[in-house]
Amino acid sequence: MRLLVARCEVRYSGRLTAILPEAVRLLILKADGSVLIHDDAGGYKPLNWMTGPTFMEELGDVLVVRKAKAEDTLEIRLVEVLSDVVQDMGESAALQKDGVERDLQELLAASPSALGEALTLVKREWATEVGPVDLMCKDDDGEWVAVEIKRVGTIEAVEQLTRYLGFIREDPAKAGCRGVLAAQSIKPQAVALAESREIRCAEVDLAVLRGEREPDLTLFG
Amino acid sequence: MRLLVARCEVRYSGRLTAILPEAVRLLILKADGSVLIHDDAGGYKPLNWMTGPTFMEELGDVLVVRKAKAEDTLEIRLVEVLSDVVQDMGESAALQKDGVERDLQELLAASPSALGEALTLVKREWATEVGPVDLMCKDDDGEWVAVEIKRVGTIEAVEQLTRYLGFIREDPAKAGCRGVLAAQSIKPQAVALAESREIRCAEVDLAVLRGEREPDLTLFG
DNA sequence: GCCTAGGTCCCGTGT
DNA sequence: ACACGGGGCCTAGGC
Repeated sequence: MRLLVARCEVRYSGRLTAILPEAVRLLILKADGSVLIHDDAGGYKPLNWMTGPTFMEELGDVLVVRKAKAEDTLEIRLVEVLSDVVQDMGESAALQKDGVERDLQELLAASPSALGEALTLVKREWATEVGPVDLMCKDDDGEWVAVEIKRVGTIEAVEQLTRYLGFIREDPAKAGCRGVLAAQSIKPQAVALAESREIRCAEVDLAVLRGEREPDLTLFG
Repeated sequence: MRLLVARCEVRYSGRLTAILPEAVRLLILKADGSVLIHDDAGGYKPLNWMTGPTFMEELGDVLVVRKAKAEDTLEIRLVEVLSDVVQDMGESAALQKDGVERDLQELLAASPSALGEALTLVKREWATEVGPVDLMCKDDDGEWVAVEIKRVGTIEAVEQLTRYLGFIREDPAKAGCRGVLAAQSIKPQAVALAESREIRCAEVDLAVLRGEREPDLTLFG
């Protein structure tokens, strides 16, 4: 990894055109070819960047970075280099995440009745014309139930499930299909919209699903 | 800006749980309190991070970073510090962009007939109760046409235009208002949903709109 | 290779 | 303060 602190001006041209006026920035040149230009403020995002793999040319005081198979170009005009160091970082190791939507979906697929009613899983990722339903289940009466799973339940999730239900119910055999929105937390506005569309909301807890904790006494809805 | 290169292990706990095993990383501590942990590969995104403002404590060899009003916590255990420098970056300047959705809207407002039918602009940003329609036009027959403009046309854009049309058509004078989705590219699922709602799709090209290139022989739909 | 959906999305804007 | 929408979104997974 090469770290440059330099007074520079940057121009990006590709999906859009952008100019970054001259100032002191941090330039990060990674082993995989990615280039990031960071400011001392502005948080998480680089001001300009190019993801690897890239081709790099040094034409005098101008660094030109190009993508392999696109017209994207990053031009860095170096006016004054304040620091320029190369660091060998050795081998790395990947980030391990837990608690994303995928984990929730796996746990609910294994025990769909955690949604607060007796359900049997029929299929995960059931395809419709407008996208896949997370879980398709059947209830005690043999009626279909479509489950949409989110980490956070928003109005948008209700809209999504509504779209799915519209297409699913076109099949006469599934005309009575119900909808359930499952999430670790559900926004009040989403609950209101779901109720108006007769979609049931179920807040689920990762620790409970894993049997690490007892379920709350009160369930949603 | 403080730049640390160090062998370290990082744990994030908050919206999810994540562990980053011990290895050499670049730590960026910005003036606004943001903390970024970057790898020598993996491109644009930091492996772990916290956006400012934050509170930071140094407990022995452990750096604990917390958000002001959330339970988010970042724990950085420093095993070996290879480099630790502070850089004064002085004043900065903002990025200037060109070619985003707003630019497309300006060009289409100037020549709405680029949408593939004879149209006359009545108003940009026509207000409805649920938000502004990008362009309100009239066609040859004097019928109203509401145009939603995106850089990329998705299902979400179709939903948005559908909401607008619902409110617009409540006015008897505009009960026959048609909808057009205009974008530089439109997703197949969005086309399917648009067709089911009798919304026309029009793919437009920035270069053509600017008169830099001839229009294609074939138009959408 | 393209396309779709998720993200600790981030980040501005408006209410 | 919180919801909404755009982003050069980025990035992983499916086909």
